[in-house]
Amino acid sequence: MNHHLLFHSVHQLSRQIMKQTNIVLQPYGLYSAQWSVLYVIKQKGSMTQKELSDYLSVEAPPMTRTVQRLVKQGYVRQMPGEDKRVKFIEMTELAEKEYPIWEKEIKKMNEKAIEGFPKVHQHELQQLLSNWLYALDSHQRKEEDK
Amino acid sequence: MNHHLLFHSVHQLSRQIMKQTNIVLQPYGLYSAQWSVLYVIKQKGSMTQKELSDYLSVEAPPMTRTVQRLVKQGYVRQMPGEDKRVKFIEMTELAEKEYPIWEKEIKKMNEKAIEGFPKVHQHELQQLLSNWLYALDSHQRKEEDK
DNA sequence: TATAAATAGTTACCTAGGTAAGTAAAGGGA
DNA sequence: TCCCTTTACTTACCTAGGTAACTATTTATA
Repeated sequence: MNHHLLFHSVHQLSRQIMKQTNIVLQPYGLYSAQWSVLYVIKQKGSMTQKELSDYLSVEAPPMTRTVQRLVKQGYVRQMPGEDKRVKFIEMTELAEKEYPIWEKEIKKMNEKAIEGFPKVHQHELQQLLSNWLYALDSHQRKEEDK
Repeated sequence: MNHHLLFHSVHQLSRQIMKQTNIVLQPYGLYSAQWSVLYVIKQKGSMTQKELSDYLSVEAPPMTRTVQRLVKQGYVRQMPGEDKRVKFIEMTELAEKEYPIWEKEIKKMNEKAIEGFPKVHQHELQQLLSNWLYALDSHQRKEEDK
């Protein structure tokens, strides 16, 4: 098994997708990292930054940056919680209004990006990736416990 | 099909792998992007920067940076070609000597990263990723021709 | 042959994400 | 209760990779 090739394929695919996402979002002044935050809080509702970075598996510092830019653009609000350390992130009315447009564009791009790659294979791929990520995660947890 | 989840899985996997690669290379003062260049010229021999960036699907500017850092570390030389625009990148004796050590560490990490993920699935995954990348590529070529 | 177009590489500047170190609030134990 | 540890977030700085615009060659064309 050529691991280099496998890892390279994953990496390249990741970059290609992010590139396409950025192209589609550019007219709206958004970038892929911001979109991923907007997408999550749209689905899950208000969350703390910790919950967001855990959910998206991103470290705290990049999350701070992404949120701060969304705040500056008026798409998100940071609401202090009862625990004064935490900040709940919630969508503004402006973002709520624009969201359907963004979503439509992203959906269109997603379908283009996966055109010519059969649905059955998409499911297989998702399954394999999930399994690998799970194995990786378990392994890393074990390492940390040492 | 939830494309968000699929794309997110690919992206996360890519980041995890790069992270592990960087951890392993840190003692040698190398980073993943530099390793990918060293790996390629070790396999393929001397190449121009253009050939390198095409092969690794990376734009020219990041390749310039990566190569320049390798030059500064003394692992690579830029040899002018007959065509005075191009620069052939070749490994130095120092890198040639250190390479087996780096390779051993990377191999060990690769095997750890894929532990608990069966060989059969690795091959399936590689196949699916290649197919998808190919479909994506064909599609993008078509768009450019418009 | 003179000039325009294409090509290889670089520079400047942007986002994405990582670590290390710092701040402020919350919790836990002597 | 006081102090120490943990936790949420921030700041500063690093690499990775992208685009736009530039320089210097080479190639193609009028």
